[in-house]
Amino acid sequence: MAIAAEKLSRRALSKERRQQQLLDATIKCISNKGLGSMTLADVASEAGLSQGIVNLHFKSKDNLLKETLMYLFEDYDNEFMQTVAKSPPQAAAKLLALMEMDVKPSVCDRKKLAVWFAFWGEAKAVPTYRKICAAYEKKYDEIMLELAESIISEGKYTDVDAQTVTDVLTSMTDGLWLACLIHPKTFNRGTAMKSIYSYLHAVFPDHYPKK
Amino acid sequence: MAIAAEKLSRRALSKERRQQQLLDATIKCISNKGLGSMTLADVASEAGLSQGIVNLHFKSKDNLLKETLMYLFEDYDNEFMQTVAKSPPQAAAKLLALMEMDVKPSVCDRKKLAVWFAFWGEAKAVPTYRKICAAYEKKYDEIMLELAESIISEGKYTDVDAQTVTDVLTSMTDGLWLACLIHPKTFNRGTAMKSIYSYLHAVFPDHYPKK
DNA sequence: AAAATGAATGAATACTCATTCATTTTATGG
DNA sequence: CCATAAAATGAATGAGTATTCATTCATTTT
Repeated sequence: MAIAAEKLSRRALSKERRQQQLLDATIKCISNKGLGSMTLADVASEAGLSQGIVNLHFKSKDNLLKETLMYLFEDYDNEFMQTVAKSPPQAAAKLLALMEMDVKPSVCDRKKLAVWFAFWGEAKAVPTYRKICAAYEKKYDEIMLELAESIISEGKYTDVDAQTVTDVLTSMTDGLWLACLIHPKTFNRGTAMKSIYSYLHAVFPDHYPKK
Repeated sequence: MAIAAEKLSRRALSKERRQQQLLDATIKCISNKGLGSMTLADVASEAGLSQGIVNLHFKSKDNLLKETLMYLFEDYDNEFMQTVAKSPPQAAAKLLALMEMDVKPSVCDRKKLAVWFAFWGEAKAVPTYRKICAAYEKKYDEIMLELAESIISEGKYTDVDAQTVTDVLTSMTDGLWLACLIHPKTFNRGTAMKSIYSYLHAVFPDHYPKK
């Protein structure tokens, strides 16, 4: 029984690795050629494997794409939850840490951003993508909302609405990512973070002092 | 629709009108099916015309897409320049008018947004798209920057940087458009405008009073 | 009204690409 | 070592699609 279980898990692991390799290849291909003109042959060749390999592991191209989106979200989710867990306990520090995470190289990376935007570009036409996005983003919204509420009650900020702050920060992140994607020459992490901080300072001056 | 009325006879439309009709059909098709799975047959059928019509007028699919992006920009450019021209002369009023323009239904419209994002999603892989975007956006950035500088010098706002304000506003707009596209159920124009205004109020309190 | 024009058609063509599957290779347990 | 199954291959298939072009025909010109 113990042997049988190990056998099964060893097989599953290798299978999992191969699938991960194919997902990474897919990300690279979408980034290089665009979601529209990426082919399964491209992915196979990027992974150094044969024609039929993608269908073998993912059944269909549609499914591969769905899995790729979920893979991206799992990656982002890890970053997000790690950041929440490992940052200092004060709400203001946690919120700032999350914003810093959004512009750090491993997250704000043109290769990945190209894929995010490729999916967002299809989202209106493909409800599956929209649903996956909605599920994850709801979670992040709730966490940020709680942090904003804590800061507001700690600082006795009147006339600041937690949901508005959350909306602004989320929008800014998405917008800065677009700038990174479209204007790589002029985009700059420092400037981006400066923009975000300028907002935090403007709404929560006691928690985010002038630097 | 005016076009439908004119379409009764075979050659009733001028070349320009016909091309415009095809561009509108393209926007509708991208919005419905996504850039990836939209076909020239879809466009022709959406326009109520025959197979070969798109190649006749636009030579190739690639060229049709490029022209579609430029058509979208021309449309946005008109809105933008009209807004600048017709709003009250004070910089603060003009900047607010531009922000209001970005969330108004004819601009912040899911059908059009789906197409914008579809192109942005391909932008890393298609330099042509990136160049078209960069050219127009530089212009808008310059105009907004000037407005922000005027407000800063009028209001003697120290420690506010005009470029940062411009970056924040641009990012917020893009991010709110994404929210409109992905979360149509929860997106709300009033809330979006509230987010934008909350930032303006925070950085330029004398020009944008608490409402 | 005859001739010329050029927009529009739609069938034919050429090509791309996802998917399938018979075959080969690799790994594992007995 | 062998037997077996899983994994991977890559040639073949066929559905789908951009593009071409000979032809039609409404409109304009002569």
